[in-house]
Amino acid sequence: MIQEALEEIARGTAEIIDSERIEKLVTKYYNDGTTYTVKAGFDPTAPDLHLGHTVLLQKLATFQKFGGRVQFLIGDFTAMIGDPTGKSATRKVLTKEDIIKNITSYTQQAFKILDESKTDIVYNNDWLEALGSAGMLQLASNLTVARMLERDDFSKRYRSNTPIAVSEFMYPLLQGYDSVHLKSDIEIGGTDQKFNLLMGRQLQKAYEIKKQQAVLMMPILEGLDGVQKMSKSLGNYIGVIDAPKDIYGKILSISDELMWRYYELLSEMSLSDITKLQKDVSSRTIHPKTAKENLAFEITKRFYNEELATLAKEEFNSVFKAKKLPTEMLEFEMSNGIWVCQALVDAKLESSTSQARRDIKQNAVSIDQVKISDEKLNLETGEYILQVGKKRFAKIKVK
RNA sequence: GGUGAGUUAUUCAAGUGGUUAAAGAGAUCGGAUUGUAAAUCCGCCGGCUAUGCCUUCGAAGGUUCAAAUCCUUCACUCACCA
Repeated sequence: MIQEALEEIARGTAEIIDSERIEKLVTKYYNDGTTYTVKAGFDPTAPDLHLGHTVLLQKLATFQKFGGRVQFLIGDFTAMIGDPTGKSATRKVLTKEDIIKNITSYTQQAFKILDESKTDIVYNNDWLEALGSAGMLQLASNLTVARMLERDDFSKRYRSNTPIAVSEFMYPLLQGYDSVHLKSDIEIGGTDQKFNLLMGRQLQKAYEIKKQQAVLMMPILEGLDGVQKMSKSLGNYIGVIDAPKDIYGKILSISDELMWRYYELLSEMSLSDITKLQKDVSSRTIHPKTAKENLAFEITKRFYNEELATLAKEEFNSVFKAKKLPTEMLEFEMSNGIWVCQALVDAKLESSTSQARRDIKQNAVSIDQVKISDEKLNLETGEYILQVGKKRFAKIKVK
């Protein structure tokens, strides 16, 4: 039983520091029901969760199954300072209202995965503000500049002559101090957080709170391109609140190689079943596409339900396999005699009329599923289905 | 504070007075092929009812028939010195 729990906990992790401690905590829970705390920090600047975040959330949920109490830490203090990495000085510092709004939407999404009753939401502003300048300086004395420059992304940026703001040096310290204040037993984060996570251990020791958190790191989930990490700004993400058909479709569009990665990090299928599936695919017993469809279905189902996932699957097959029209698309009204290119822009299918012209030339635009070639076409009264490429559709009514 | 180098389109990066909307590469997008996969090949890749016109090369001025390219000021970045 305990063994099983530990295996589940270790699944998919990139690195665990002090796994003996995790073992002890879990064992204690099974022996006398004592719970322990698992901390994870979240930045309130990005209210849209994507699958990259869920890797972490799923791991937290696993801990919750085995006696962990999650400290869902909102980094509102650091958010209010503003991100020093952004070169644009104009970057908006978040107001209290913004943060509250973001958090509400954030937690709503997070509780699709986490058990709300075993989660404590905490805000680091509560104790970091009280720390004051003196406390801050004392904190800063725990670390040398040389040590700080050891951090991978700092040294990389330093070498490549990218600016590093001094305040950025404070981030790991503040994050570490959070662990001191919360007396966390375990902290989890992405591998890119290693330095910060270890800082928590170091500071807990320095502040003598009589425990040192175990650290569990999850790999960074690659985005749809399979190379860079999943992030909103790179546009290679699958959002938790994406429509079912988008989640389904986006997963099917990943490469086969990446599919296994997603299976490992996102699926709830047991590791041995995944290995078996992998074998079946390579021996051609199972078509890779089937494997991918199952994954897409499972994940869509997790964020919605079986019914909607089934619909998404059917929709996908009808649109892309049978080349039928999607059941739902945005509708727009236009006035009589509108120029096609303008109509495409107004229907948000194209960014500019120039782009629309180019796409028409490239044979990418269809009206009612018939490719058009005349870029000067004007539309008479009636209803049309405009399509650009394979994925973009809109219905327009010309009056 | 001093000295030097730099800031080009979505990103990296050429271009040092005129055939420059600006080489090359990547990303995105589209076409072919497929399993809407990957790989590959090809095209497009500032805007405008458009064989032309307009706006872009950190910002603002200036020199010139002509400026991304020269000059001045400002902003930002980096390096070395202090």
